[in-house]
Amino acid sequence: MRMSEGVEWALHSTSVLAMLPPGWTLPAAKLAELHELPAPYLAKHLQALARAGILAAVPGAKGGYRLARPPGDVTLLDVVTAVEGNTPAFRCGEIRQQGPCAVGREHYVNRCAIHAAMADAEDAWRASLSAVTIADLNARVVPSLHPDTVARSLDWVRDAVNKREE
Amino acid sequence: MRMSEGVEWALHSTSVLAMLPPGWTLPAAKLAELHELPAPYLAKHLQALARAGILAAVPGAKGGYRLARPPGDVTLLDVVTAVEGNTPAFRCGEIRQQGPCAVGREHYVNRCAIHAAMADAEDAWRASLSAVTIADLNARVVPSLHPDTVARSLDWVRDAVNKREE
DNA sequence: GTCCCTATACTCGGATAGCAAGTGTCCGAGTATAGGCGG
DNA sequence: CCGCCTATACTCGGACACTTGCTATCCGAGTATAGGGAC
Repeated sequence: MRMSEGVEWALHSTSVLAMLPPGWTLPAAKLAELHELPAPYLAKHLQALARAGILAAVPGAKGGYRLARPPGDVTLLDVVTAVEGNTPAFRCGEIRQQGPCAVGREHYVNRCAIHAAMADAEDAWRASLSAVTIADLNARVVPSLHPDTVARSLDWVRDAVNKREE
Repeated sequence: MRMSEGVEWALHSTSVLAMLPPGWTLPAAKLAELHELPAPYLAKHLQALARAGILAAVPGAKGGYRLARPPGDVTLLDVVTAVEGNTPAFRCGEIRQQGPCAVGREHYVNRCAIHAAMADAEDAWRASLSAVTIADLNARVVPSLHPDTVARSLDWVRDAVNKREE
């Protein structure tokens, strides 16, 4: 079971965008440069986030991406689901209905117990991710960083960002 | 994020083996036949379960697989980990240490907040799977099945199993 | 009749091809900007 | 000097190759059994 690498990129990018003041946008290329990521591939994931209504894409010159909702209204689960899709990791093939001991399909009224247990586990996983918002995340991120990183980032963003009157 | 199909097969197979009386074994080919699964591929996963100490392989004629521990001592997490490996789904690439705003590696003493949140979610997932044993599972499975399936399975197993004096 | 030996058949175990999904990349459509021109 | 128009450059969006890991399979090593022979 392996999670797409794009999830990590999407979370970091969303976290950065959440720190921008309203009206500021950051192009995908700049976001990629900030973490030394392959720009076109990151763009693909940012598009997925925009489709999910997490980011808003501002087209044209001086455009870029910005958060579409307040950081407190975006959970980690929202971001993960936007990139990975909402299909569960464990997919029940109903193999209990196959083989020499199976009976007619209409007799399997109760849900498969294995399926149920695996679904419960994934629900716990989702609940844990839903409990943390991007705002919570940033509240933890900034104090944990070295002051030099914060200062450099402020300068860098001030240069890379595209401001626009709302 | 997609879980290996072998996890489902391993869980069903382990559940079936847990119902066998002590001293009875079931060959991999028979287990595959029971659920109409590709026998060689299922065998691969059963080997993984044996390597993890969940199943015990009895070699030679009239051999087969049996549970290595009491069903109450085998959790769903044990089975999933045996098949999928213990590497976490989310792997932190520490991309925060890359890019123009990064500082020396020695300054990143706090764990990455994103990494921590994702790890917490996976811990919740593991905790949910650890809370259910194969014994619990079977206690739920049997009453949920149609009586005909139970009867057929008893007959089928009685014919397919390899008994041996302990 | 009993014990031992041998050949057999069946079991698991690891090493080997095929395929799908994720990874990485590119070029085209659309838009706000900036400059130039006319009034 | 002000407003409008046009060309530009930059942005996002979807369609196209490539690589890694899962899927599926095979054949070889090892062992308990079952039968036959000798005592």
